[in-house]
Amino acid sequence: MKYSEFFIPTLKEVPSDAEIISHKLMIKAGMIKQSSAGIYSWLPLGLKVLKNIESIIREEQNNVGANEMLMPTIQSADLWIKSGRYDDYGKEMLRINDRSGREMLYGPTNEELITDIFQTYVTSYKELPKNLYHIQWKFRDELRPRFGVMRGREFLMKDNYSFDLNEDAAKISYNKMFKAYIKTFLRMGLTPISLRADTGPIGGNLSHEFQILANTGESTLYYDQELESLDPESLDPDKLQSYYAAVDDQHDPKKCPIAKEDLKISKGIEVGHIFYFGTKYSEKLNAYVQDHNGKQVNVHMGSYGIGVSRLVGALIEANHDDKGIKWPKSVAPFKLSIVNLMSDDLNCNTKSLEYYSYFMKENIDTLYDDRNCSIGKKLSDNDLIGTPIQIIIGKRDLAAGVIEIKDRILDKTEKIQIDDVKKVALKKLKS
RNA sequence: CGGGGAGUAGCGCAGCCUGGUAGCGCACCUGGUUUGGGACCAGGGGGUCGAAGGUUCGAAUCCUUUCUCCCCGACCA
Repeated sequence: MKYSEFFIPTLKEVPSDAEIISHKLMIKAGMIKQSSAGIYSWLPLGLKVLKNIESIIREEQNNVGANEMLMPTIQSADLWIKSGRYDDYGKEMLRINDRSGREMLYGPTNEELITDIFQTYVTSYKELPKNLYHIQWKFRDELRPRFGVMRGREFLMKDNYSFDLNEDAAKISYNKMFKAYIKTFLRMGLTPISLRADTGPIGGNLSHEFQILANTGESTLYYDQELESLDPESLDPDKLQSYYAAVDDQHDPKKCPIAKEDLKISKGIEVGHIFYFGTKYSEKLNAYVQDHNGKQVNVHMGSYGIGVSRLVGALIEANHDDKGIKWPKSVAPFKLSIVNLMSDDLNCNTKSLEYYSYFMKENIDTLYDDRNCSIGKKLSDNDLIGTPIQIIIGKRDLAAGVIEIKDRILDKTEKIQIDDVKKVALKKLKS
């Protein structure tokens, strides 16, 4: 993509609305525009990141046999009345009447709908286990939306629902998902910490929340330091779940089972939550199958959420400096910037275009900064929008036979002999 | 929902106390000069001051009502 053809309205000054760093940077980098409290438009650059995050999540979900589908944002109140949640959900649920006065709602979650879909089609234990998910916008009319997309009223969420014959089978499904979650966050360059979460009144139920480490996070985490260096190839959910990890109000230094030197304290942001809740919804919404003996049994369900739009903010909280965003390569909107410092110089143009077409052919999502503006603006814009690898082409360097390559994440630049530029850049991009 | 704060040009702000018909920086447009870290000079365009009502000869400014947004708290992906 040529910068001159792309819509990235970067700002020098940020609207006074924004308070936390990720929100400021998202506005500054032209990723989002607020529409009303807790509701945002996603501009092209922001959308690219959102899509990159989505596709990592999608790949890891599909890898463990989850089925992607898409349910509507607007739901009829009927199923919610059946499940009893139409009253329970309170003011957080956005209620709407259609033209004939029927009660509708903008879905805050999808247990009711999915259970209804399941019970329509599945009648035998032979079809289990099943795991269905979708990535869809939700709406929760929060008491107080804040922190930009980290706590919006409208937000994009990946939610799955697992269906199993009994509790043991459901726990296998649960652990599969657990593992997929850890892998997903690791691929985004994040450090996930899983914590056993409170599940409320129904005993025997299981729930974990997933936080990622970020200095500016909302919660304070106490955890075994081994959780910081997980090997995705040898992930064992049971072992992982046995490590110590707690948020500050659950952490009691006297009862902490691990040695002080192994205990780490850090700030975290919650980006995912998984639950096993047994037959809670399958009973109310008549989701049952026939077992081996021909007996009707309610299916055991779990639900699994990842805050996709929240992750965009969380990733920035975890990866930035005073110049802007430092995207991990896996989610970066552009992997490579070619910064042409002198857009009316023939040599600079020729070289820039050569690299641009080369890296596009190599399937590298490349931003070619061909704008006719000052050097300072180009360099600072590319730093702000956080392209991890930048090739900086200037008249002076070209005359000296070199080109500069910047690693935005390490914040290091080096001068490379012109003949080596493609090779070096490719190597950095793949590392 | 309780407590605090803010709405004046696209963005950041001043003006309000003490009423006299709106200003600065950035951005934008034109011309020129520049070019290795958000350029410089000259010229220029853009605002019914969140909305409604009231007081007054006259309201951004005073009074009333209302809407919106932000921050702190309780709740959450």
